[in-house]
Amino acid sequence: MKKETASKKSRNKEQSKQQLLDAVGEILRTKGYSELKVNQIAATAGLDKKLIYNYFGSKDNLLSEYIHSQDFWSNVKQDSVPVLVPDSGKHLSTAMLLQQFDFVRDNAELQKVLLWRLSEPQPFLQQLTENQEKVGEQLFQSIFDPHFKEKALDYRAIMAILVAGAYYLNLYSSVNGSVFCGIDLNTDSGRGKIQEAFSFLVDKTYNGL
Amino acid sequence: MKKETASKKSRNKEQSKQQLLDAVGEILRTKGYSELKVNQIAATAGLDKKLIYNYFGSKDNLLSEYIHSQDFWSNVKQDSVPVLVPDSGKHLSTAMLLQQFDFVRDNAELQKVLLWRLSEPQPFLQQLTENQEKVGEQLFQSIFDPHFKEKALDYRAIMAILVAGAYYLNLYSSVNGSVFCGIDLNTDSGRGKIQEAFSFLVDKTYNGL
DNA sequence: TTTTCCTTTCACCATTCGGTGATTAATGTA
DNA sequence: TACATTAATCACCGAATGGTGAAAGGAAAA
Repeated sequence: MKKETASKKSRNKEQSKQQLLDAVGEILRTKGYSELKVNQIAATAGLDKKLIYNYFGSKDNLLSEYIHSQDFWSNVKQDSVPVLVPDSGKHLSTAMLLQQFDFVRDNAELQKVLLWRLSEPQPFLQQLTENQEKVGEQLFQSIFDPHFKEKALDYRAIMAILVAGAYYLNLYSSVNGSVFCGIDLNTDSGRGKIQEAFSFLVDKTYNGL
Repeated sequence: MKKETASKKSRNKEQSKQQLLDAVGEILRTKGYSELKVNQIAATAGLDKKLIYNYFGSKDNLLSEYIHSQDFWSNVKQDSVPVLVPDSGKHLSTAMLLQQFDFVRDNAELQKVLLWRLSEPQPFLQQLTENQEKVGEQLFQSIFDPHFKEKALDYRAIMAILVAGAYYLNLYSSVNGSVFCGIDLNTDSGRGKIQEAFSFLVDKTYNGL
């Protein structure tokens, strides 16, 4: 009974900070940003709320630190930098859209962050947005802009619509009745139709733009 | 001083009910659904919050009654029932998308409702959704399904993406930094590019599906 | 053992939340 | 004028909100 059973009282500042950060993630994932309240966070972490102020200064600082500690668009960055892009990015565009479409569906936390970002203009969320834009800008400039040349902006506009559509459909289907334009987004066949539509639209864009 | 200066104490049940309903609309429009609190509503209406319970029974009933009193998709219903559709709805599809795109931008209240619908599964919002689906279903069955035949579901999937994209882009630009995929959604040229993209995608859909 | 330092907890604050019983006050009627 | 009806207000409740000062408690150094 000396140093084991450390689960009772840890008395470890760094660990407690991490517990608070983890609590933010858990609440965000399971309840959404509106439930990110000091009492809730402290209770979820199993610690006193005073520690939030001791270690982070304020609730906002804690939330900010949490957001910065996460990498929400990891799926885009990783395998989206193929050295060779033989078809000028057509296959890559489709793959990225479809991957994003499924990634958002499977990532409850990302869904809540997307919703949060639409709901209140938090400064640290804006930073997140700017970061995402920066990653995207790199992709456009290195791969797509060179191919579409003077039509580069038109391609960007199309991708904006498609990405936005992928986001919205996932947010919609996880709260509402899941049927949108007569397509049931919670069934495999429904999502399959959406995926085919993405493929079709990218295909026509590369052919006709 | 008999019946004039009725602004002080109206003592009119129906008028007070309407004031409370109007207050819901004003708060929703200016602050969003998260600020729809009993005290706020009563203060905005200039009345006592007890009246909410006297006249509507509960806050939820008041909100429900307000939602049902509004016609959020009036723009879709009205001029979207042309008796003759010469080009099988191609022009109509584009026009509806572009009109919806601008309508959402100019309608702060609709934006807040869309956001609300993505945020919490309120029963009266679900009814709203079902109603919207019903209106859309009519359009699809009477105009688009007959033209696309066995490809009807594919057309629906495409329209789902495009409508969802229009929604999301507007929600995004009214809170965030307004730049999405490098397109500034708060400038005329940026929105113009998006509109061209909608036109292009519908065009290619009618040609290639 | 005693002292010191630091993590953690407890008790408390003012404010706001949704909700209600009792009361006031204005109106029409007898 | 007196009364009954009812619209509207007031005062209050328990719970939850964000936030803080003081004290407790454990560990390691003195």
